[in-house]
Amino acid sequence: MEVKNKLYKNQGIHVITSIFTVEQGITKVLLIKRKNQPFLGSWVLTGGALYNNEDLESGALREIKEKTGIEGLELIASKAYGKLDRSPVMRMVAISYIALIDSNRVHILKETRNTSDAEWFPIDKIPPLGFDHEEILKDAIEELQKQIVKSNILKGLFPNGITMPELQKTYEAILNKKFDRRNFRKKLLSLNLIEDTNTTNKFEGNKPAKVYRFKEKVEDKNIFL
Amino acid sequence: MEVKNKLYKNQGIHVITSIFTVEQGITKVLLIKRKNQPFLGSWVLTGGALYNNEDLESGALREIKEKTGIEGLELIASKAYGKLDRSPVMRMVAISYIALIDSNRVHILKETRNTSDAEWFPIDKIPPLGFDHEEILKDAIEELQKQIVKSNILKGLFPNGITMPELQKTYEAILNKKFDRRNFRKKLLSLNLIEDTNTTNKFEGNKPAKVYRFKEKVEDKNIFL
DNA sequence: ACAAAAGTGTTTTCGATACACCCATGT
DNA sequence: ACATGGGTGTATCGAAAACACTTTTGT
Repeated sequence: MEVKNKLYKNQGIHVITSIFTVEQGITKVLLIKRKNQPFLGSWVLTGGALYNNEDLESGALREIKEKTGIEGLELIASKAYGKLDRSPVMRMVAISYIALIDSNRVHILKETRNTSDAEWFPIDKIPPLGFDHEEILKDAIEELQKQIVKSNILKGLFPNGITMPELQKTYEAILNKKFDRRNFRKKLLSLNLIEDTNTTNKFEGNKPAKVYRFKEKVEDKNIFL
Repeated sequence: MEVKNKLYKNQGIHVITSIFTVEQGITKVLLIKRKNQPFLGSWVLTGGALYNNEDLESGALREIKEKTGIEGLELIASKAYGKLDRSPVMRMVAISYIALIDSNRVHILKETRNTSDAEWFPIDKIPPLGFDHEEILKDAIEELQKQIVKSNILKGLFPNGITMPELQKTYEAILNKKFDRRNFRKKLLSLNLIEDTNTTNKFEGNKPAKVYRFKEKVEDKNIFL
């Protein structure tokens, strides 16, 4: 079935992912540099146009793989963006996702068919971004802060387990806030996001720390009233 | 600029709104009956295809006006839906919204160019819906339950103010839960969603009730840690 | 034995819950 | 005066916040 009505013609969908990492207490996001018009030479979030033969998440994952080399991310839905002028090429509506990964465990492609560079930027030192990606990233950071206290999204950062002190540093980096060690432990265990693995991990010349891991499935409890 | 690549061709965007009301303690959603293919004769949520000359919310509002006659709703974004087969006509991605209105204050068009009926259905007595609207409605109900405790979304239901007892009935209907009168008042005042108007309202032969109103702007506080 | 970092328990405080009485109105 | 429904205050409980000492390891 062909659509002739001009009112509907030439619409498209962007699938855009804000890929975050945390390195030494700094929250960073992966940006790529565009090699083509529009916004040639601009930094942007990872993403692109959805194909007709893939659903939203598949499209987002394909774009991530094509433009950064990263595979197998778990995505969390964020928002939709539909301003008329958000793309100068044609009418594009964007669907935004967020993801987390340990930057040390992946090799990022510096150049691809459509990108000329890729780099992790601290979220308080973001360069000007193309399209409406600054707005999308701002919302994504807020969503990330909400998600880490109610989902296992951080699992992507710590596939091999995590100790409480490391976990606390990560939360402090993302929420930009300091916590009491003892209360943090109690709170996090009460959230039911992690479980004990009965193993320990030793760093330097210190007491070994218990290793926890994020659960595969987390039920989201309704807090109110 | 014309897009020739088949991978992107003939995509479109649905903007779909779950319009809720609460009548005598029953939460209801407005459904319309389709007059055209596909899903001719099926009940569906209010919505349709986005035009190229309107942004997402404008499109959702236009569809609402065209198919129900309702104007001036305030929309809250919900989710995006992108399964490949969600529309049998062409590749459509849906953006979903929720809204609330007092069903007694609007006249619903029973028939329009594209609809042959319109009716308020209690949310526990929903007929089979066309497209993927059952899934969208299910998510919308969950989103509604989250929103009424953190936004002024209920303002749409009570443009002229609201008393505590009425408000409590409304919350009980939407959350499907009973509350203690005194605690409910305290809790709701602590949420900072409503403010006193220093007027009272009398119903039948009873003590007049204070009238509150929903604030225009509500700041969303980050609960955690 | 000492330094460095991890683990644990108790007290205090504040918000949530449970609960009972008084007040304003119309008949 | 009474019936109906609305308004308010207090005691109790549980979760969150504040806070200090002990344990393990390497040197």
